[in-house]
Amino acid sequence: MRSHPPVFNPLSDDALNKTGARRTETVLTMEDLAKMAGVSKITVSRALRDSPLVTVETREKIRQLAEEQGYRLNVSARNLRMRRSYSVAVVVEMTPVKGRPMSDPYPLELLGGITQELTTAGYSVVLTSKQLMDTAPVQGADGMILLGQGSHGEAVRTLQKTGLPLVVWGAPEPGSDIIVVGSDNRKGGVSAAQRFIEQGRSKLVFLGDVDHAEVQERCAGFIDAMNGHGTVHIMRPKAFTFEAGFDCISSLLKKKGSAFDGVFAASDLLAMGAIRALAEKNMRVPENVSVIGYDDTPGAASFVPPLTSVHQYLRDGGVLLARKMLDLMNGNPVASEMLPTTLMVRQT
Amino acid sequence: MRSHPPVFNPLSDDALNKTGARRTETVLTMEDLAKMAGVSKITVSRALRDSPLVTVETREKIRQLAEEQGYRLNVSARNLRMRRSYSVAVVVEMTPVKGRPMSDPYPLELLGGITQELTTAGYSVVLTSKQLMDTAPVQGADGMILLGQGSHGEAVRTLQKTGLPLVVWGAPEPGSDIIVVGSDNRKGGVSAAQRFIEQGRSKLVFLGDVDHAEVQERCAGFIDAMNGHGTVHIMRPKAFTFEAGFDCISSLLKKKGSAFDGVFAASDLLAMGAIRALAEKNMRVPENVSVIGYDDTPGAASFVPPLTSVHQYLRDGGVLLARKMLDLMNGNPVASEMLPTTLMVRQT
DNA sequence: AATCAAAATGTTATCGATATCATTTCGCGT
DNA sequence: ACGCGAAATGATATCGATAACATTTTGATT
Repeated sequence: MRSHPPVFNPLSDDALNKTGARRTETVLTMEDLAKMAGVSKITVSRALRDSPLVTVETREKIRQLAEEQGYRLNVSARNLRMRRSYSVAVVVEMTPVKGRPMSDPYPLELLGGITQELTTAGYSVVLTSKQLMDTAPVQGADGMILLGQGSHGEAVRTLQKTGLPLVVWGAPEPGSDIIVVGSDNRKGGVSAAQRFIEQGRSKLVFLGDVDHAEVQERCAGFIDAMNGHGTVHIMRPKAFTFEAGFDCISSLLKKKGSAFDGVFAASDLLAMGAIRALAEKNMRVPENVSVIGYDDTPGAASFVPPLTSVHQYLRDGGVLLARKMLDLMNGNPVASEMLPTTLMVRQT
Repeated sequence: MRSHPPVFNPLSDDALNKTGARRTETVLTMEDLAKMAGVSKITVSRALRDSPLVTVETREKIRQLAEEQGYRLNVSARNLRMRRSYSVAVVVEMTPVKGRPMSDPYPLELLGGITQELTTAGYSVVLTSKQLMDTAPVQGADGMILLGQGSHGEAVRTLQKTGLPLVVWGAPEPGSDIIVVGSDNRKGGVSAAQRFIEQGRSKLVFLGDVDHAEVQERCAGFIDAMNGHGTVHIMRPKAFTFEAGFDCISSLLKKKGSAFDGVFAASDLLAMGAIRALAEKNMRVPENVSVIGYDDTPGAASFVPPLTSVHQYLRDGGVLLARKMLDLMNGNPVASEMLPTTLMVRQT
């Protein structure tokens, strides 16, 4: 796909002005406030920015005036002067994708953390998708955050070339210099293994598509930690759904000689499907088989029986992504970072 | 909570300039392109906007030049001149809320539709939450879209006072002049009733918190359509979870003389919980009791058994929200609109 | 009271685009 | 070739804020 030449939407035209929505109410400017307060506009500017160059009294007076008058900063003017957009573009996949690697609400929680942190720091969060990245507002951003694309692949490569500060959510890639924030999937796998070891389980099944970097990590941590304590049989459903988990465990139960006493699934839905399959064969959870899920989605705790699952702190992840971005934009040194996970022990 | 006076983050200060991230590469302006092309900058401006005031050849020449040079429009400058921000703020609740009225992925799908439509129209989508609404970038938006707050309540009232174009996702309120886009919950209820009538079911249970306007509509449509064909017993769980559905139906089954042959739940999770409760009492679904859910969440189709559910076209809803917003901003007449729903008949 | 540095405030230029109005170029008929 | 209206292009002002530099005010010290 060749990149197309820049053509802007005909947002306006000096020949025939057809915009019907020009706001008629007079909008206050700093100039106006300045006249009212009997000072110059630069003093107003400084006062509203809480600059020490202005007396405390003057500052307070102008702040009050601004509030009374309902003054609102013209962000475009400031950004133009400051030569920055004070915005960060966040690339999210917002189309429902079958077999999405993580449970559905996860991007929203990340977004919540990102938005809170960036907005508080004076930046605006511009939402976009992979398909819309080459539009003007996105290209004008001061930085970019990628969610759900993985830390490699073309999307990242393309963006890296722009030279914009870039932070990615996902699993870190060994030789790469891209800043990545993610859950520590390896430790998540280890924590599941430890739980099984404590319970004396020794014939385990790992359920998940190890083609995904994050799942790969979970599996690796799990196997390493189980080493010497038991065997791990890997099953690779293509999707992350209830159905896939159900099918995998059902077929496994049909084969004779394939006894197991524990299942570690790469998503809660897989785990739920597995439990359902076990129930149909009259296997008891956790008496006969113990099951651990991943993500600790809202449904996990209220599942029957309540599902033991590896919890990720996604909102914190969002906050961390935002902090890294702020550091990058301020020229501070930044390194990739993985967040801890917690095994939420419930009844399975 | 009193509204606080406007104080802007100390983004800069003319006394001590501590920003470390000023981009050093020279950024091309229209002026630069103009010099290269041997024309004036206004011609460049017109050419890039595809104005008929410029010869087709000149337009093409400048477009190519701009592409070669990697020129990028300075959005702040344009917005300042045009006296508009060309951005729309979208208010979303991004914190996990127990008992959220709709299933989790729904805001993301809506966001996808909104983003696609607005970005294509040259607007940027600024993400925000209720708590962050009074920040500069949000207040500078040309319009606001509210998701998940309902069409009444203080949030809407506050926003309406600002005079900004406002569009809300939810259920319409009779006397209100707010533009609302939503699913036609009433018809969703009707479609569930029709299904039960076809199947000859006559003793129904409605499961859902009718305090929510949207659920109220579903229930009303359901009851009206059932009128003369059977009875409806309303149960009001406080949450929309699996657990709540499980508990409601369990307790109902314990009472004697409370036979029923159909359940219409206000969410898929409630429906799944209901099915689970029925299974525990050895009631067969759908032979003894037929169950219909709402939302048709990704998990519904892969549930065991596959869940019959009322599907909402959320992405389309997002697109529609965006279109209404564009119309409002262009001064075109706009009316509220409800989207159709479809009953996805599966095995329950 | 005079002096002078520090504090407070003001003046002017600037960011990069577009609207308005002015000017030049083009095409065509006579 | 000339003239004239239409088409194409250009010069200047402007949007609302902040930086850099200039000026005035303050107050402490002699």
